[in-house]
Amino acid sequence: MTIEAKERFDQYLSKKNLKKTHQRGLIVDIFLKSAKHLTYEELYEVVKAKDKTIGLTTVYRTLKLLTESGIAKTVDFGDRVIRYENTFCSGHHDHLICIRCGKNIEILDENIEKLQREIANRYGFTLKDHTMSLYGICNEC
Amino acid sequence: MTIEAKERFDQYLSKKNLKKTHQRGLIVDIFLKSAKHLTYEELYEVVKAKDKTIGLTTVYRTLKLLTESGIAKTVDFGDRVIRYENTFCSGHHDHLICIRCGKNIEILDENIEKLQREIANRYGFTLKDHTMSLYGICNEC
DNA sequence: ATAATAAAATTAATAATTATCATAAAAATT
DNA sequence: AATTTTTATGATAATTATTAATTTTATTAT
Ligand SMILES: [Mn+2]
Ligand SMILES: [Mn+2]
Ligand SMILES: [Zn+2]
Ligand SMILES: [Zn+2]
Repeated sequence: MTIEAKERFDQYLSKKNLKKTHQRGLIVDIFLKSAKHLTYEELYEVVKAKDKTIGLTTVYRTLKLLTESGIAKTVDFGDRVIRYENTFCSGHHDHLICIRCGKNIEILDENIEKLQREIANRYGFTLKDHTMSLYGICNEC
Repeated sequence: MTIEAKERFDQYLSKKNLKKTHQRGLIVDIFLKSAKHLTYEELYEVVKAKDKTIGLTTVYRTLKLLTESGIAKTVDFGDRVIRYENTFCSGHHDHLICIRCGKNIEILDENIEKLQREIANRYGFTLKDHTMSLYGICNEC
């Protein structure tokens, strides 16, 4: 899965005539190995720890490439912080977030997914994408 | 409805020992009269047109008060732009957005709302809030 | 190996928001 | 009504996150 993602990235680079560099390789490897829902800052910290000569701009640029190539997807859990998630770990899903401890559960309900398409159709829309975040308090809090 | 909101704002001010000022009154009035899903910038433009001596900081501060008092609610339609909507115009709802023309329809489906609560419960969560945005292409586009 | 091309790092620029502070206005007190 | 106290305001400065510009360096093709 990580290998698949890496291949996809390499293919994207060649398709766009972009070069394969040490920096890009390192950043992608770290991203694919990391926890889900990573912020730019979290990623940059790890990258710097591995190679402190890498500039912050390169991390921004590579994160953009990851998003363009479909390997990463941005999510926002209502706190205005952009997080990046690896789309190769799991397919489409929504999120259930604890507003006390920040616990984050990935959910997927086919009934809801179907209803969403139905509602869109009812208004003459062709549904392309959606986001849904449920905020609550978990049983440990 | 606008009057009700204005009262709520005044009550909030007294409860918090905040003063009733010309600027706050003007900004709230304009906000309550405006279109839904207003950005800070759009609001500031209108405010400046009415009274060009009002500083940008005051608009930011008042928008914060509106949010704290529950009269305004921030929404993000996936473009990282913060918009403020008047909660007194309508109750809870979700959004259906055209990614071509930006058309925005407010939707509410009791079946989905029920399923959301059920899913949360299944994971031991007490649901407090949620956001759902459907992105698609409208029939005019 | 050389040349051509693109990427990197560094630095500067930009934009959005928030902090500081001196002045002004509102509310409370006399 | 004048005075005092409290809080708000507007101007400016500071901060933060992100992007742009530029010079140097690395990668790829010849
Ligand atoms: Mn996720
Ligand atoms: Mn709305
Ligand atoms: Zn929790
Ligand atoms: Zn449209």
